[in-house]
Amino acid sequence: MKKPVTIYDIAKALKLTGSTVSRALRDRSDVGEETKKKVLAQAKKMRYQPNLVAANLRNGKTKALGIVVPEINNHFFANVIAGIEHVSYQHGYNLIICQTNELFEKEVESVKMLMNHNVAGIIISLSKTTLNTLHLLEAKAHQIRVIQFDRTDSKFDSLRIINNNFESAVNAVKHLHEQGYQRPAFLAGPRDVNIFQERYEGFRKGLELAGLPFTRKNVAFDCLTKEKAKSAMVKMLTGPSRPDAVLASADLAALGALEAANELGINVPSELGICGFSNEPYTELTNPTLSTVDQYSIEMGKRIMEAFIGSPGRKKTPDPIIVNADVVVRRSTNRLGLTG
Amino acid sequence: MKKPVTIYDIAKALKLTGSTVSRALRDRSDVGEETKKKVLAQAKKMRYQPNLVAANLRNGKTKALGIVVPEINNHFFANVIAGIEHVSYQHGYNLIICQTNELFEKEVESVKMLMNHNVAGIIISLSKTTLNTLHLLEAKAHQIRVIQFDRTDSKFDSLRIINNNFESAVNAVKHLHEQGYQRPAFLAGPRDVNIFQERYEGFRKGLELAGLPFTRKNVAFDCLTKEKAKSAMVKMLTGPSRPDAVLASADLAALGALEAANELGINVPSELGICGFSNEPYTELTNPTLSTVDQYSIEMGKRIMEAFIGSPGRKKTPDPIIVNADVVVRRSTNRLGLTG
DNA sequence: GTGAAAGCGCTAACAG
DNA sequence: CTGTTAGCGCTTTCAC
Repeated sequence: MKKPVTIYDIAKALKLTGSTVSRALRDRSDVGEETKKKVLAQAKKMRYQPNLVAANLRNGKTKALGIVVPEINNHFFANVIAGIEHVSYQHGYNLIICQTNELFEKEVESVKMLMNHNVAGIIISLSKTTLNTLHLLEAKAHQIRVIQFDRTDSKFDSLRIINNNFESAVNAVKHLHEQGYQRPAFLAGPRDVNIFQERYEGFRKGLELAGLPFTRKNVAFDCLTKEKAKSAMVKMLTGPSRPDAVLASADLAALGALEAANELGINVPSELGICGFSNEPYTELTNPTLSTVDQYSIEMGKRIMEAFIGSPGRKKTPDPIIVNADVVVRRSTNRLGLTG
Repeated sequence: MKKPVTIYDIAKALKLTGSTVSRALRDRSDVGEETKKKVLAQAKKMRYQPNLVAANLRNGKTKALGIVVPEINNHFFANVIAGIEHVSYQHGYNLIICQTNELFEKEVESVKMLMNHNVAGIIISLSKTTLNTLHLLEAKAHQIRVIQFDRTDSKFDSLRIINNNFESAVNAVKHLHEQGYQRPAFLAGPRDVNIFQERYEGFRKGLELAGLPFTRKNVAFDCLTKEKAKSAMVKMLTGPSRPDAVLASADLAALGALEAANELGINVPSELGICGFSNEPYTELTNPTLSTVDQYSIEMGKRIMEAFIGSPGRKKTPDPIIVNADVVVRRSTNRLGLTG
């Protein structure tokens, strides 16, 4: 093994000194144009590769970002990470990625590990079992910037990037109304989970704004699986106050609704409009294709990085950055036959 | 900002020296039990966090692994990464993740960057546009171990972990045969892509082993989208040598086949068995659910790490490690009503 | 514009 | 068992 060439090897070859080479390589102004050129040429010739670890130690900071998510192999998180990567790459940041598997303990350890690596920042979506944010506090004490996204804790002072679940549910109802649906039902999630509560409230607000009636019977809670959604829909569709549309809090539930309609011979979208939530890949594959609320996960990743890059010296808690989720109109709600 | 505590701070507090503290913290045998205890206690008290960057510089190696994949947000790769993470975490390795977006240039840059970070190893799945493996060669010259998976180049000498596409296609046909299907069709991928060619050959071998006839008309090439698959299947199903089953080279194609059957009023699985490839999430969501070949992507990730951990001093090119893909039997081929 | 020297925090000889 | 010393490769004063 030929051991790696350092700036001193370059210096020696050019009868210069390490500092000059270092300066030249980083294109600092206080170094001669001639020298600069020579150094660059020599570096290339010797196939010099900078030792980032050494530079990092010296600088006390790395050009690395830690990412902590519950699951790497989750459609939403994977997309966010891809979005982050897209921007971070352009700025020369590397990503060190950790998954917590929803375990608080692992989350704490991951954050600690990232601190020990002197990452420049930690981008985190809290795990379900997270009890407190002391680990984030400690990271901050070590001058590591923290950014929360999606599953955030507003009590911890940091940049936050989130979807507007409430607003997008409102918009989804608006969309249904525009398509002429008059009695939307709602397939809700568990009441004690933030985002699902917000979607539910958005649904009700949407009805209110559209001047549509709210029917308690046409709301099913804790209804996020295909099976639960299907049976809930069958009940509603054969009940006294039959809905002509449904907004589901998750795409899986929308799929259940679609199956219910198929089983009952109810035409989608003419007799029943169906709108899901999340824009899972399979929503494009159903027949008819499912309208759904897209969370712009890749976009969210990009926004996270932009916020990171653009906020080195902020002072006070900013408002959370909202990434607008919005309805992707596909056939399952496109009763008027619009394109788009 | 209180600046981070170092081993010297601990040493000073205990009237010891840095080296002793260093040894104690790493639980080396050549240090007094008493001292060890005191050091640990003091470290905890002072909330000491090791500076991994410094350790890494000193050791010339980091406890980090580079992962390079075409797309992070791809079901298969995300799963492999999750599998890798599962094992690597237990061994104290961090993952630095890069995505190439199928660009050779970015792949090269990513590998270079990982080298500059002194990663212990690089785990890579080649991008479609990769022209050569000089970048991997260079990494190896720098004593960085390289492991290829999925999309590998056998001409580059390294550990390789791959699925057995041929074998699993053989098995899929065997499964169809066991379910009593007699004339399986095949929805193939592009002929010039390795894995699809292997699946095709596996299909033919499977027919041969089962003593089933091969019908040229019942093979459609370059047929990986839902639409292409659908129309190809319609043609076959209304043609002279109507198949009673189909093996698709991708789940999307299987989905197209399912739609074709639905449209023609052909019952699945009794009149037509359908088996896909990849076990995409949506294959569990169709009606009937789709049998498919699972690539055990998470398992593959784990195997990759195990191979990495277990092969520090290997000498010669090993055979590629095969991760057995296998049929997940769901309703679309379960004609005999077996459970499982 | 360039060089000399110090040091980031840690670990590995080598002594004792 | 513990201390001394040196150095990983780079960057940053501070001189000249």
